[in-house]
Amino acid sequence: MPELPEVETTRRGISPYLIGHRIERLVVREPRLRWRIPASLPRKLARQTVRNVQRRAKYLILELDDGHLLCHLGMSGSLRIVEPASPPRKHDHYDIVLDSGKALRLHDPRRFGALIWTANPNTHALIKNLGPEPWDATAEYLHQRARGHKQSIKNFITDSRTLAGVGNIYAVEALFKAGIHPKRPAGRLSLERYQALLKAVVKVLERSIKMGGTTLRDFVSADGEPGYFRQVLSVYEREGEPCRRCQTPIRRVVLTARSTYFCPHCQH
DNA sequence: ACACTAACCTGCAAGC
DNA sequence: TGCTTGCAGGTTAGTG
Repeated sequence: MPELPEVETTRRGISPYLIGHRIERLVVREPRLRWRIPASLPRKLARQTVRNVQRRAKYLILELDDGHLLCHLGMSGSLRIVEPASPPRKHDHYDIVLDSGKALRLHDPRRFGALIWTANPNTHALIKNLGPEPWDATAEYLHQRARGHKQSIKNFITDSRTLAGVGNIYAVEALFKAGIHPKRPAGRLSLERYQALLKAVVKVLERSIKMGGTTLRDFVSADGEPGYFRQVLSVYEREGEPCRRCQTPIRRVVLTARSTYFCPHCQH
């Protein structure tokens, strides 16, 4: 599921229900996620107040009185605010029950999500090697870092060590917007083209956040609503359909086992 | 250091 | 109807 805009949409949706509220208890129904939720976690979280809810790449970071909680949604996860008494569905992994009488509930059929407590997220293995958020990156940084890299520009910008939070949909959409062929070697793009690309990445992400993210199959925000960015996708999942700019049929290729869409006329 | 792959899971749609 | 296959938003551990 979720790329940066979907995680940000979730963050904005859940924040008001969490910040300043105390965790009454953590209820774990199905501990198996990417990493098993430790049996000690409910005890750790009980009676802690959530001080802030931040996002880094695709991780939600709940700042607690003592330490931080890293929440990842994996491929199929969604976090919703529910009544704790509402009957859980299949694949509802945990509830964080709050003093307000509401609960934060993770639904994640594919179990690629994660819930991890850490004293310091900045030094945590999952966080410390992440590249800059797209808003904080510069074209000079990308251009410099790409020097000598033969890998495709698409793989380069979806590498979280290069840029945080750019997944398959938005990489492909941004490359279309910037007129760059996804297979072009990253080291063979000018600084000017990196400027256009970074601008496109930021614009695509911002526009998607405004629309509540992209719902392909099952993403919903904290209040259960889907995102509407899918309706304005330029190339993603549009193989064979006419390019919105030049009418040429959109093509699909597979790069490192990921579907990659582009317009053969508009992108070079 | 880099670049690619296989793997972790379930669900759903398409094809036979 | 039912079986099989392929594919899906992410990330990592392992290989060469």
